[in-house]
Amino acid sequence: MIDLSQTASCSTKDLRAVRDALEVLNGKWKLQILIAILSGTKRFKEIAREIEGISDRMLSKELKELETHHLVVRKVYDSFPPVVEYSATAHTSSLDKVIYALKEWGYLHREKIIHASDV
Amino acid sequence: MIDLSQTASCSTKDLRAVRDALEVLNGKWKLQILIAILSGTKRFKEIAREIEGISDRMLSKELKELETHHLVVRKVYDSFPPVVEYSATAHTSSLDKVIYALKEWGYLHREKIIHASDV
DNA sequence: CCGTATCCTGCGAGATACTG
DNA sequence: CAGTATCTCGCAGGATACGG
Repeated sequence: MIDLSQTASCSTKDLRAVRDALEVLNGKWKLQILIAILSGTKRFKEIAREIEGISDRMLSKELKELETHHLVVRKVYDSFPPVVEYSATAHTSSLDKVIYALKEWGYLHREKIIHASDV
Repeated sequence: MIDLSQTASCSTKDLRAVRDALEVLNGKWKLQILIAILSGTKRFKEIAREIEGISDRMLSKELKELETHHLVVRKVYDSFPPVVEYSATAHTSSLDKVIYALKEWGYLHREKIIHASDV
């Protein structure tokens, strides 16, 4: 059974919550980075390779922002060559449902587009 | 019971789906507009009033984009003063889960921040 | 009421080159 | 490997004014 309380009906306060969420997850890359990290601790280059099109500069910048929001944990191993690992937090994990929903909707949307252009 | 298949684990194809979704919902206002409309058919000014800080220019622009993606339906009543109504589509409604998840996470995040600054 | 037309600004983001 | 440093540009998005 589906929990029918899962509606999008939003009070003003709810809207604020959504706004807050969007503010933290804004931009083209943040969610993609979080998805990569949620599947396990990863190194810088591993993340970069997983996300098509992202530049080192952007990845570095976004990771830093996410870190200040406590959405990723950065761990440096003092070795040569340098090793840095990024991992998720409990707080990140709670994004599961957002990502899942977004993924499902993405597929739906894709289908819709295909049908629409299916003249 | 919760469906445990709702994990964020994403294949490359899944990542594409998320990217597609983000592309359509990008920007500061789209989701907020959709939330407003999902709660019922609304007129231009009604939406504007509900979304704090949005300008007429932005609302107009975003609504147009959403319309081309078939996420809102625009209906014009030829009267004076003019009346224009915007409503959701079935496709928009399927965003329910995304919005709900985002809302829930927004609240969680807010709490987290409050605790963090609670020195 | 329901927008459009301009003008303007900052920042998101790519390209490239370089360091420890 | 894991980044930083510049430079550059487009465009998201704000302010203001006007039109049917």
